[in-house]
Parts: sequence; structure tokens; C-alpha cells
Amino acid sequence: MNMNDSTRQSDFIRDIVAEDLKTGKWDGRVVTRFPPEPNGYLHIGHAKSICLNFGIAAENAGGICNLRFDDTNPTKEEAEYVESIIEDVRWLGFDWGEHLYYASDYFEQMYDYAVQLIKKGKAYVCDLSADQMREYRGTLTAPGKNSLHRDRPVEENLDLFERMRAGEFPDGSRVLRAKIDMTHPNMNMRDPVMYRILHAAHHRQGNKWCVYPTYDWAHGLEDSIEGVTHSLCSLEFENHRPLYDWFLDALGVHHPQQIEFARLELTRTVMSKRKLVELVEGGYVNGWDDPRLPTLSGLRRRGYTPEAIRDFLKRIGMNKVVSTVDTALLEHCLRKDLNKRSPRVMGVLRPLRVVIDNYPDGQTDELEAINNPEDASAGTRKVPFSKVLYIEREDFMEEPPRKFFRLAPGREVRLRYAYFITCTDVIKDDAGEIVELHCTYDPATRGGDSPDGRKVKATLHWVSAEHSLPAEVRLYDHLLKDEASADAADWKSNLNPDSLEILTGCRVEPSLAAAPAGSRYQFERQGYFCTDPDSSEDKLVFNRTASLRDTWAKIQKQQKK
RNA sequence: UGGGGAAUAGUGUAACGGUAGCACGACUGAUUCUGGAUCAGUUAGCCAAGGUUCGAAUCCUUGUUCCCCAGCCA
Repeated sequence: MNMNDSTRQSDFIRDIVAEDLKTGKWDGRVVTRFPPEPNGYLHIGHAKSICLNFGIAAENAGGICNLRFDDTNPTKEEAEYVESIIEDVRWLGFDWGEHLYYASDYFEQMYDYAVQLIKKGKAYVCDLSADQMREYRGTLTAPGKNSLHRDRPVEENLDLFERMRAGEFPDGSRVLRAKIDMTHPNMNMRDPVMYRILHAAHHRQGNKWCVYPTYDWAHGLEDSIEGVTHSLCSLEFENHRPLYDWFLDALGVHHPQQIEFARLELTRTVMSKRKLVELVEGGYVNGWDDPRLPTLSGLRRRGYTPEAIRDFLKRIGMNKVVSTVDTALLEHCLRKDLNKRSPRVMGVLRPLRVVIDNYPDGQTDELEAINNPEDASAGTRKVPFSKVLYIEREDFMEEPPRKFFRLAPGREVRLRYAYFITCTDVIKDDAGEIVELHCTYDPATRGGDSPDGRKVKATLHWVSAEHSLPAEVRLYDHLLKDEASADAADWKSNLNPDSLEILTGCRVEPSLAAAPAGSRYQFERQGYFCTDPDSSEDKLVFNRTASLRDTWAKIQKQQKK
């Protein structure tokens, strides 16, 4: 990956890794892993974990980070998700080399380990139903009680477990449990389930198995088998750590250290899988890569850069505090990156026709425009100018309020890289709607500067009517409304009804004619845009990645108050 | 009411017994052929109360608040 945006940083996890390196705890090895379950699409919360795990591996000589699919539940997992996860991790900029693994490849080994535990008298087959098991488990404040099958002889457990695997029993009829302590204050330690019977086809193993390991049993083993040193996971697994440790100790195998960190929450969006699924399946958004979603595929389609996401994740730090990061910080990182690298272009979102009365009919001029003022090497391009132009509707006001610097009757402004123009007439339709402006231009200001030193207070973007290309532009806003109702159950009432606005009559400069999908631009004075995969030469489609900071909008807001 | 965690400006994050700093946001101003960018500045904080210490965000005690756990999900 590109390391120049991941300068060395520190946090409590990296401190532990550094300390372990110093004491030689793992013989100088650093092995981490990113272990998604292939049951959905990755989002920026996952990216926090990805950057952490791959980042730590990259920062330490010889460090390794495995990409491991935690595919222990065939009823929820699909190959489609495996593909998308691989694509997203790559896109984010990380490389696992040879280290791509599947938990399901360890099923045989896990089974053998389970047999070992049975032989040690530390696991037993239990015939309790799910309902009964819940009863026996007790509650947060009351201890549980032992299953009547808890003291089954080893030989019987071995026999039953083998027959479970052989498919002799129906789903839900039996499980293999660890024999720990039904009165343990930590619920996870009350004889947790290690295997359940699931007659379901697995996306990689097919019908080879009908018993599947649970997370608690499988995860530590996966880490152990792969020689992981630091197993990093989110806060909700803190309560599982004693069990993670118990299993590995009971087996006497390599025992990685589990360390927990807080997952990422962002303002004005949703991050939980459950909610994302609800949005996608309920048709509130258009698929997993809807540009409004915080999924990596959504952010990619929206025009986010991996660099901006990594920079953001680096800035928010790593902690155990449950917190919600302001989306404004993500947007800041985005704009910072895009500002440096995006070619400038002129596009008019809501066109207003302007006729330059004193400009010769049929004449075309080509004006030189700077591609990126932040990057001299980006060079310049030619933009056509003619008698009939389009400017942004909101750049003209017939009765300009205080602090409105743009075009108004009798006022002179600059057309960027072109000429000074002065508004001489306003044409309206029967409904009183402004349909056209008449202006004059000053030929002496060609290129955008007045030889007499005359100043204007505004510079407008524009396109030549005849030369410009039609385009559709999709404007996005936050998924959630600003002031969110506190009712967590009714979270969908907080959805922002204006999160998507589609503009169809837009006009963009001709240089965009063959803009390939995914290419990013700054539409001057408007924001950052990228070409949507829906775009073609016949029909250009752009997504607004982010708007530019808009001081005038702020002033307007204040004036309204 | 059991157990496990966490509390530092509006938000996120540093400080590891020795001047509470950084970033985002908000607000000023300068500058500008993008009301962009840039530059300069302002704003605002140690959950509470005790204790230890020459000295406490940091150590101790008590309390408060918030998060997680009763799937054969991960």
C-alpha cells in the first residue's frame, strides 16, 4: 500500500505490540488478521479494523496480516460476499499476499480438537432443546443449572458426536457443549455450545458437513492455527475473551492475545448490518453500492478515495471509548484529498440561458482554463465560448440581498477564464419565471482580467450552450436527518427524505465527453463529482461526492434567521 | 439487582506524577479569476467528591453516568 498517508502512529494496541516485540513475547513475530464473515458487504466500520490489522502488520518488519473468511455458518454466507469483500479490501489499498484463508478449511482440524476436549472430559453432547437450554442457562443475576446430560460418559459423548457428524440427527436435536460452569457470572462461560447440527450446504464445503462450529469455539482455533499473535476485535467480544482463553488453554495450543477496541460510529448514517440490510431490502436505497451508504462499495461509487478513508481512520484514533465520530471529519479528509488531485471542470447544474448581445453571431472562441490550481503539472485545456451561454440559476438575483456578489441587473461579474459581462435585461415567461438573461461583454477582458484594473466581486462558472453536453447529476445528502429522534426503535423515521436529488437538465463542458466511470472532477464552485457506472457517452451521469464549502450558503442561512 | 468495560473543549483524540496539547467544527480577519483552497487568529475541556503527594487528568477511596452480555449469530 501507499505508506505516505500512514505515517507512524500510536495507540494502546500498537503500544502492546511494541511492548511484546521488546520483551520477545512472540519471538519477534507480528501476525494479525482481518476475519470477516462473508454474510454482507463491508462498510467503513470494517475499514477501521482493516486499517488497524493490515496497518500494524505493515508497520512491523516481517509483520503479516491474514485475510480470513470466518465462514462457520452456512445459513448466512455466500460466495458473492466473499468476492465483494476481496474487492473492497484491495480497493482500500491492502494486500494479504499468500495469506488468504477460510475458517471452513479448518473444519476437520477443529473436529479433532473437539474430540480431544471430549476425551479430556471437557465437552459433552447435550440433548436439551434450544428452549430448555435457555431455561437452564439462568439469567444475568441468577445462576444456571446443569444439563441432565452433563455427566455423560466420555465414550457415549464420542459416539454421539460422531453420529452427529454422520448426519444421524435432525437440526437442533443435539449440540456439543463445553463443560465449564453453569453458575459462572459471565454468561458465556455457562457451558457454551461448540457445535450445532445444520443440514445446510456450505458455500465452499458443499454438503460435506452437517455439524458446524460456533464462533466461540472456532475463532480462537482459527487464530491459533494461523499463528496469529494479536487477535483484534471489537468491544462486544470482551465478554468472550475468558472463553477464548479457556478453549486454547484447555487444548494447550498456541494462544494469541485477544484485544478489543471500539467500533466506528458516524453521525447521520447507519452502520449496523441489520439497518443496512433493512435499507437495501426495503428499497430505501438502491442496492449495497448506493452512494448514500457507508458501505465501501457505496463510498467508492460516491467518489470517495481510499486515501481519504485511510486518512480519516488514522485521525480518529483507536480507543475503547464508545463514541460517534462527526461525519464532517470524514468529509474534511475527502475534500483535502480531492482538492489536491481533482481536475477542475465547469458544469452548470441548473442552467439559466444567457445571451451576450454584443458578441458576434456564430462566432466561437477557445479560452484557456487551468486544470488544477493546486497542481501546476495538470496543465491547461481549451474551453469553447460563444454568444449563448448557460450560467447557474442561483448565480443571478433580480433583487440581490446584502452580501450577494453575483450577477444582478446592471451588475458586472467575471465569467471564469472568459470575459467580464454585465446584465442588461431579464426575460420572464408568463408565469413570471426568469427564462433568459441578456448581457454585454467587454472584449478587452478576454481571459478574465481587465486591463484598466477594474475589479468585480464575483466569478461565475459557465458553459457554451451550443458546445456543452447534457448530463444527469445525482446529488446526495446525509442518510439521516440532522435532528434525530431519540426513539431507537423507530430509527427509520429519522431518514432524510432529501438524501437523493436527481438533476436531469445539467450542462457540462465538452471535455467531459468521454469521462470514464469512476473518474473524479471538481465542478468549479460546486463540488466534487465522479462519473457513475451508469454513465455512457450517450448519457453522462455524475454523482456529487461532496459539495465545496459554501460561505454564501452560510450567510443566506444567517440572513434567514 | 450478577459480571465485564469506559468516562479529557460541541465532536474525535494526546498527555503514562511535573505548563492540559492536536485535529475537526464554529466564529474573526487577510488573501484570492472557485464565496473553493491557503494563511493568521478566536472559541471551548480533565464525570463528581474526598484522599496520597512539594505537585494528580494520571495513584487510592467512594459515588455518578454510559456501553456490552441471558443465539444452537458473528
